[in-house]
Amino acid sequence: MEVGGPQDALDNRSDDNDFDKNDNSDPVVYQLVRVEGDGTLIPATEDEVLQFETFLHDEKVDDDLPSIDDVTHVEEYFTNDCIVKKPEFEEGPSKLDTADVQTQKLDAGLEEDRLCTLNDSIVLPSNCSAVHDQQLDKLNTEQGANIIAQQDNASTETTKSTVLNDLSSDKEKADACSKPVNEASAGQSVSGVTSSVPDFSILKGEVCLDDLTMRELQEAFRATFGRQTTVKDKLWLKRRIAMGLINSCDVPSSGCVVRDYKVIAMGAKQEIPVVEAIPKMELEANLVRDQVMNPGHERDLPSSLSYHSEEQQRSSKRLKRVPTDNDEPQVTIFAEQGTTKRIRKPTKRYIEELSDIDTHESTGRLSSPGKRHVYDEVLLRPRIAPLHEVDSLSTAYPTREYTLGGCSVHVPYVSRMRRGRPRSNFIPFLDPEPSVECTEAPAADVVNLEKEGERKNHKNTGKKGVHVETSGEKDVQGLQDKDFCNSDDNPKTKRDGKRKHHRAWTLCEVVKLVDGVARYGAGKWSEIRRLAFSSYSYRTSVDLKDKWRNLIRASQTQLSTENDGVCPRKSNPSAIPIPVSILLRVKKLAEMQSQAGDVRVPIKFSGQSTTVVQGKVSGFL
DNA sequence: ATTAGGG
DNA sequence: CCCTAAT
Repeated sequence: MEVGGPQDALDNRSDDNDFDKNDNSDPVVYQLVRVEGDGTLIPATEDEVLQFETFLHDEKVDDDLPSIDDVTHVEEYFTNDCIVKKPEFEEGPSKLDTADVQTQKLDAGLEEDRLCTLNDSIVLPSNCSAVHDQQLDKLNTEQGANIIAQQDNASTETTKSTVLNDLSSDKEKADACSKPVNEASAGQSVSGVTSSVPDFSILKGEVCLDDLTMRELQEAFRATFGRQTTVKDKLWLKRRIAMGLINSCDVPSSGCVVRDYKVIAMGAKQEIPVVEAIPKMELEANLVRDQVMNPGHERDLPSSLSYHSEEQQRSSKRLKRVPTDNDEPQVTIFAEQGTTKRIRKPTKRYIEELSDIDTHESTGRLSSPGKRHVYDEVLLRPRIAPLHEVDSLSTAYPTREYTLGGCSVHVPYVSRMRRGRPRSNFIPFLDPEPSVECTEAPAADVVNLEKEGERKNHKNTGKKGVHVETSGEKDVQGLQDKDFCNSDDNPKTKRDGKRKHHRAWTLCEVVKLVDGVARYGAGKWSEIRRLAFSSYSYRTSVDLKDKWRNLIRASQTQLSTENDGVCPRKSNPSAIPIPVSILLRVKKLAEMQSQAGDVRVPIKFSGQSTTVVQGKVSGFL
């Protein structure tokens, strides 16, 4: 529990994941609370508690550099049996490829011993594409099938998983010894491909705070904001520091550009022409909110410090535009290169939220995005501290009082605790459909023996009675169970306001998507959908687009995060980790596409002997 | 109808 | 995923 004054509390809230840890082992049971702007205390919701716990975990991991153990559990498996192979034209190594290789070499140098020791190697698709060795591919494919089978079992039977994993690892270790060699000799002198974690941040010429120790970070924090901090979350500290620096112009104003909250050294690598203009106010708004303005205090930490905030910040951004004295963009913008993003004027919804914000402002937090739409929409506003309301049944429920247009309402916390139902099984990891289906050309009609579970709406829907518990047969059906949805199944007639049943993306789908993008280009969603997703009636072009966007984010965050052993968000167990190899492809495609601005379209990565490592840290579907 | 973006 | 603006 943390009651370190409103300031800190607010900080923590807005950035979640950063509660201070109370290392005192007092047996007393503490309750996690949040301090609102007006000083009231509000018991944490389940979500928050979870986050807190998560934080504690992360912290542990954070204290030491990733141990060998982290790498030891790496598991390799193939995914290319889901990838369509076509003898299409190959692309010579692009700039990107070269760049990657270089970085990887760099990285390889650092991790060489580790990797060697483990015989752990990854073969990047792109490198293989240079020289398409069918033999090799076939071989890999076969192995892939094998491994996948094991993988499958592994995820199915939790009990045996350990054993199975070990087996597959061992098997791989053995293979890995020879395989890489082949690849290397066959491909073009790309020997450095053995790094599992290409350091893309270096690639972009960014310098990070990553090297600093916890102590140094805290010190830097103090120097920057003029106050002590007990936060031990490196990620958080780095973010703070970086932002502080950015805001106070403590960054070499000449050679740098602020992009997406990152400080990018202009000198290096200009392969990413797209620079998002970020209203400076946003940054300021953040800081103002944090009450940590102290412009004159920054010391010069390595001016090259930078920090990736990606996602986290996105949430709080663009919410308000505070008229500041110096409103002029201090950001270098280049909208040239035709890479200009389509700008759109604020949505109605957006506007509403804006006015909404004002209402919220006093609470000090701009609504934790994503979890209270309902509340926001109605202009509800958390107000009072916790209190216990005794209902007729003399049962005490913790409630929260909201003021709704004058009337105050007590809402039981429960309403907020509804988290996604714990997935009953993880099987959907692999695509249900036979690998045959995966081969692009939809094998005739793989009868959609799928039927929508439609077992969602537990509430607010008159859908009672028909609520046959499908879980039973589900378990039995095992693999088959995952994707059922009758193609005709249009669960909701849109107008019902019903939400489309959430379908987790399967690995196979992702692969198809990536492939599709590679082939037809990002943006050709309808095409990709027609040609590659004809069998998935429920994936709309918009879905594809969204997914792609997420993949890109993942590929950016993920890969960079992976280095500093800081697990971003505790992987929610129900999420499927995306193999790094795929993320790499995504990243490449993404860069490629933004770099060559639409001019280039079809690019094919063929013959990918996608040897993948499913490390502990990877993307999520 | 599609796409791009913001939520 | 949803929603809306832009094409």
